Amino acid sequence: MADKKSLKLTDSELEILRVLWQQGVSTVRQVHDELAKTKDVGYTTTLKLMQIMHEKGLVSRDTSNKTHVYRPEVDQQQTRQHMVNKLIDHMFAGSASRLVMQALGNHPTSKDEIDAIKRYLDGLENKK
Amino acid sequence: MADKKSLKLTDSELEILRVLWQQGVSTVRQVHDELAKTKDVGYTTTLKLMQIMHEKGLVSRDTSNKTHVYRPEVDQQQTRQHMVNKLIDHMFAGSASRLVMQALGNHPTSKDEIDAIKRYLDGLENKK
DNA sequence: ATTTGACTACGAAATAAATCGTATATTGTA
DNA sequence: TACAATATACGATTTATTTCGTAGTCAAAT
Repeated sequence: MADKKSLKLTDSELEILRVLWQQGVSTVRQVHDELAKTKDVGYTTTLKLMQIMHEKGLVSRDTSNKTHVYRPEVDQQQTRQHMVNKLIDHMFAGSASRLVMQALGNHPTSKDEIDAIKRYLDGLENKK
Repeated sequence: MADKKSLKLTDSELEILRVLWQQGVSTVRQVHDELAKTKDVGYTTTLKLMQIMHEKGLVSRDTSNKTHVYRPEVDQQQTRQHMVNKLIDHMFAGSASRLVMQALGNHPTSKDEIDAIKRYLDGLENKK
């Protein structure tokens, strides 16, 4: 895995990574078509961003064919953890449980989801 | 409460708001001294940022004295919710419970905290 | 062989954010 | 009163990010 140094992702970079995480290895065209569904942006803009991301090492690419194929070099799971931790530290005074209550209190959550969390909590407690 | 329109806060703006939320109404000096504890930045930079935030309506100020006093005009609770929702939608496919598990999985959480969350969940379920 | 379409490279402009220097005003104090 | 300390205002620069046009390449279809 690449370094986890600063790991500062801009919004655009995150958008592109999300597509790569979801669709797996993709061409610029594939990423762009996906982004274009919800955003009005030119193809070369997406291309340029992905090239810059490549320079930064956020993605790697296979250039053996005319159409290059990009692969994310940032781990989704790690990024999730990083962002969650940042939010906890910055906005919830370091308390994970406060974040949890905030998340569940105002975000529509089904009974099934809540039950899943309970089971998860039981599992956590047993491990301790 | 002020509009919740776009509500895009930059990192610097958030930093300043956190100080204002924590310390309550403050002068530029007070905010700056707090920021300077962890960050190397000039006084006029903080001043300028707070002036810009005032233009944007993120803070209000009392200019009746030479030293102006700033008040946050963005609600902390709403900002928390906004950021949590954004994270859920962007990084956890809209599933609050996945965020919750991620948050609890890698953050040291005591048995008491876990129990508190469980009780909280019970309360939630009864309301539905 | 030419045209057409899709692709990459890349410079450069447009935006946005953060930083700071300098001018100037006000207040308290020696 | 004059000096020193502390404020605000604000232009200007720097740095980061996003956006896109244009040029040139390659491959497939006509």
